[in-house]
Amino acid sequence: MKANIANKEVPQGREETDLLIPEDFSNVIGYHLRVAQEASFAAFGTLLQNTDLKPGWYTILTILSQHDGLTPSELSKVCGRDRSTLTSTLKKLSIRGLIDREQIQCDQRSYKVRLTEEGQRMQAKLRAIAQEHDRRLDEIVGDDKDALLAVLTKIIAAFSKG
Amino acid sequence: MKANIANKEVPQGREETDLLIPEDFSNVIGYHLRVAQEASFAAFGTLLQNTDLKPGWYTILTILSQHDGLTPSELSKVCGRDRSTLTSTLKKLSIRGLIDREQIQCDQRSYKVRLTEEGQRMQAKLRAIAQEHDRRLDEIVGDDKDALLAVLTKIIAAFSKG
DNA sequence: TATTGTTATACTCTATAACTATA
DNA sequence: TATAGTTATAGAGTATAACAATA
Repeated sequence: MKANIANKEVPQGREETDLLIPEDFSNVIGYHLRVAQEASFAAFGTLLQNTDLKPGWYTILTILSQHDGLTPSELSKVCGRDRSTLTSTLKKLSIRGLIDREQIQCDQRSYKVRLTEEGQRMQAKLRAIAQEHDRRLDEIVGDDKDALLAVLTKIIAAFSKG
Repeated sequence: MKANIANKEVPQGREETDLLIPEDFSNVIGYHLRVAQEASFAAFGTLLQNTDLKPGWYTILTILSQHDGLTPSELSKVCGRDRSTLTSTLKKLSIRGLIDREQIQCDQRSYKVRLTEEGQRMQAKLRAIAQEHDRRLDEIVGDDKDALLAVLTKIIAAFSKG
């Protein structure tokens, strides 16, 4: 079992096995995409092991660092997730002192979400870790990076339309 | 809500929103990888909507179609998952008549898993659907397919070693 | 009536640990 | 003791539906 200093949670991911791509999937883009993504995500989680930060926080903190004062609904749209999926994460972030919730005057139903100073520090820390991770990916991918991003963007665009 | 003829389960995935890659992630391979994979997987799930088949079954049925008589433990290694994660799926596949479990003579603890004829038919059906999906991916990716597969394979190899 | 945030609930996929039967 | 399969439990991540407050 992997140790974790900060709390009992441990990044879950693909076990390191030998295998990789069963021959029958050797030509299948979707399968490679899935396995590569899992491997990459698990590696990112490993880099976070000695922190009390969660991989899922990174997206939210980063979006907030660039779009100050979004409401939860707006944030959920940017994330591409349902509103309801953010509630518990926002609560945790608030408890950890990483975000503030500021009541909106003109609409009592909603509020603006902002990074606290601590939140900004944590975002920077996560960004540094993510950059370390992406430096590794860049190294692996090498000169093909631009081409890879272009292809992945095409895939995203094609499927997000229908 | 999406309708589903066969049962109450419905593929869950990314909602179709406008957004896609927040600018702050525009240069981040890992983020693209994740979003592209989710989009692709959700689309595959959509193709299965009118069947009673599950996306997760495809890998198992396909591996079995090429490696007849694996034990659950062997199968889990090929899948790269823990043994325990296969139990319930194998039970469902057995109930649906897609696999047989044949007792091993020399080791009473274990058994060999084999596709039934129905299982072979279903595997073929899933394969056809997967091919339809991958044809779409091929179309999107175009000439870059070989390069994409090569890069993804490099990523997988790099992270699976350590 | 419609929207916002929240809650309740559920489902997928995965993991670890403990149990059982056997080796 | 060690291993194979199973069960129990847990957690992340996501979704839908319904609710209360407000618009």
